[in-house]
Amino acid sequence: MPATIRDVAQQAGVGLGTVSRVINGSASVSDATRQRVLAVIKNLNYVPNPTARRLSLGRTLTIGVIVPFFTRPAEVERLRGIEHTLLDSGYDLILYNVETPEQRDQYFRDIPRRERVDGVLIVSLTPRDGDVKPFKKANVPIVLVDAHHASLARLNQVVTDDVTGGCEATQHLIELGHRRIAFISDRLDEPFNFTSSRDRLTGYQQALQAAGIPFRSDYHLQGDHGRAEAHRLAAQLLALPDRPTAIFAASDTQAMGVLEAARDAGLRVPDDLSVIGYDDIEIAEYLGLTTMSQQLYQSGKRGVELLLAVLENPDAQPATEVMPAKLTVRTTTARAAE
Amino acid sequence: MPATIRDVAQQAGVGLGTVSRVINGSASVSDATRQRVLAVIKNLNYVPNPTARRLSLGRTLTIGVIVPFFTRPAEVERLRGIEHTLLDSGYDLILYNVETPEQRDQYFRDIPRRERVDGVLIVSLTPRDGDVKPFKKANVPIVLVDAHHASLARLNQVVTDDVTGGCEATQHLIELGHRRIAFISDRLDEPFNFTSSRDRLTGYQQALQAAGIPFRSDYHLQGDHGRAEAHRLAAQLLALPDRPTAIFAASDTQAMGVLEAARDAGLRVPDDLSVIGYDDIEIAEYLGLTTMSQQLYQSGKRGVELLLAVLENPDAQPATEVMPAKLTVRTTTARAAE
DNA sequence: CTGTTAGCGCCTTCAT
DNA sequence: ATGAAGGCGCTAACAG
Repeated sequence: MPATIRDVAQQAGVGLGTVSRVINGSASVSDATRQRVLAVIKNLNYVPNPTARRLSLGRTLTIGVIVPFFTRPAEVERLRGIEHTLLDSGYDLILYNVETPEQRDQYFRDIPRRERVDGVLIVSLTPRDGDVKPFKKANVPIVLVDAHHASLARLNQVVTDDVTGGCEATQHLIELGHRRIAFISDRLDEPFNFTSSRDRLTGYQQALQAAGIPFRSDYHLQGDHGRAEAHRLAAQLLALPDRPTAIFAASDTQAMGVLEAARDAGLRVPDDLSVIGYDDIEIAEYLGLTTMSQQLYQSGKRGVELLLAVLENPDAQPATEVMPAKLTVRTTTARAAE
Repeated sequence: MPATIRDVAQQAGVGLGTVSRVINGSASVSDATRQRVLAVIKNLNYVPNPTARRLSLGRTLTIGVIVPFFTRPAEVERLRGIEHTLLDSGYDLILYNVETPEQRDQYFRDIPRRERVDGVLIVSLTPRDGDVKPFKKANVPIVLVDAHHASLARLNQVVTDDVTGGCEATQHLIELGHRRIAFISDRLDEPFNFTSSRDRLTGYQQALQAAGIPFRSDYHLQGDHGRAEAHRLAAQLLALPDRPTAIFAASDTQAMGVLEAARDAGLRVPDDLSVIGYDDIEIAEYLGLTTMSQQLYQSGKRGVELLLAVLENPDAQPATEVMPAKLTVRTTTARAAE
């Protein structure tokens, strides 16, 4: 059996209140007794029981992270930022991995009423108004990472400007002389309401328009996220009579599918086809993939910092922090062939 | 404020004990009162406070996972198996990510004395005898996943037979007619005491010996884990006067570095050089990499199952479960050129 | 079958 | 400055 606060009190010849006080560095304890208590604590190898502390404090000292597909490289990197930042905060982290819309809904429904976490980080998932309310009501603060929530209920959020990012990616291709530029994305109506594909599409369209290039709907293909599906879609694009000379993929994973399709079609990249991705996941460098770098680690880190700040000071103003994306040119984009 | 068990008892006109009994499905409660209590529970949207339960039960209802570099693809996949399996077990999961030996030691030291978890899954890390003792003493069961512990303190473990795997990978190359087969691995003396590289080396040597091919120490290079380092090592091998015609990399990540080096050297894979990896991470398929498939997801799943079993029945016999590796031939290996 | 009571280990007034 | 006491919400043992 591990030592309890009572054991310490007894051995030190003080009341348990005093021990509690030295543990929490609080209030005033005479230096003499403090030393004595500290000595006994060390001697007994005493560590306060977290469960008891939590119950007494009425706080769980844990934060939850709701994240879809935590195995995807981009999410993993965000998680790493979260984990690192939380490390010496005294908070535990509990991970809620979402792989289906039902699961998301269940977490949104259950977590607030469970008294399991003091606050929640929602990653890459856009809650609807109805989702937010239970958290508000249970007084569980939320911070959004890589997601934005437009409603009245203002939320702390770390957003990435996907519109601008999509625009810059497209501009890069335009500046290289491309005019026939296609865009491959997730389904715009996928059940998770991911906004990144939509926003990047908007940026893509803005860039085209600014360059006076009309948007062609047959140049925008959507499908389930993933390499294989993107491969299929790209093959479709490349079979077009006037096939695009450049393809912008909404993620690096999908860009990989595009590269495969190009290979299948006997097209050289970047000579015959330019390809640009999005995210700058680790493998992108290996592939020499031109892409939009996101500050994934940093976004997780900032999210935690915001959440910890809210936990400290519950009625601070909600903040929205924008993480910029940066063009990283490698070897899959080049001037359009005459 | 959320409803407490007392509120339920009052509204249902019963004692606390009765409510507790229906919650835990335990003992005997008359069907009438059970229905009544259930109704009030639903009506009040009551959920038992987990912290209070934990304190009362003297169990944390959470399990910890100690894992090095949880961002590496193979570990992520193991984690996925763990997370899935734990989902409806009623246990929470808390993740301890290890990135330095000091951190590992700290976790090994602190976790047992913290009363934070009921059991621990140690992934890909081989604890020393001194590490195991504190867990034993604190009565916190351990299950090893992808690691083995040879000492007297017999542990539950899910091991992968890396010796056999390394042997089969090498045999594959030998059967393709290769004689000059090199092996690139992690440093054998890296601080985490990972055993996989060592075991795969043993398998490699066994296969060579069985085929009557002498082991050449200049054909075994070791370096930090990672693509870049493997790239460097492979370049070194390929610069040898009698360069190998096949390279076995101790992981897919490292195999990627080998592929890069081959490209740099103007060698075609598999015509001029065969390459085989290990793990079968997701990207391997994309690369067409021949590799040894590990049942990563499954290993995590089995680990959790073992741990839950121990938690149920603390004095069950420790079990060792072996996960086989399977050769997956793709397009980076071929018959040795004449 | 069910109400009551005594903890689980800690924090926090409230006196002193 | 410090000891004593009450309470956090729940479970389990004990009477009925």
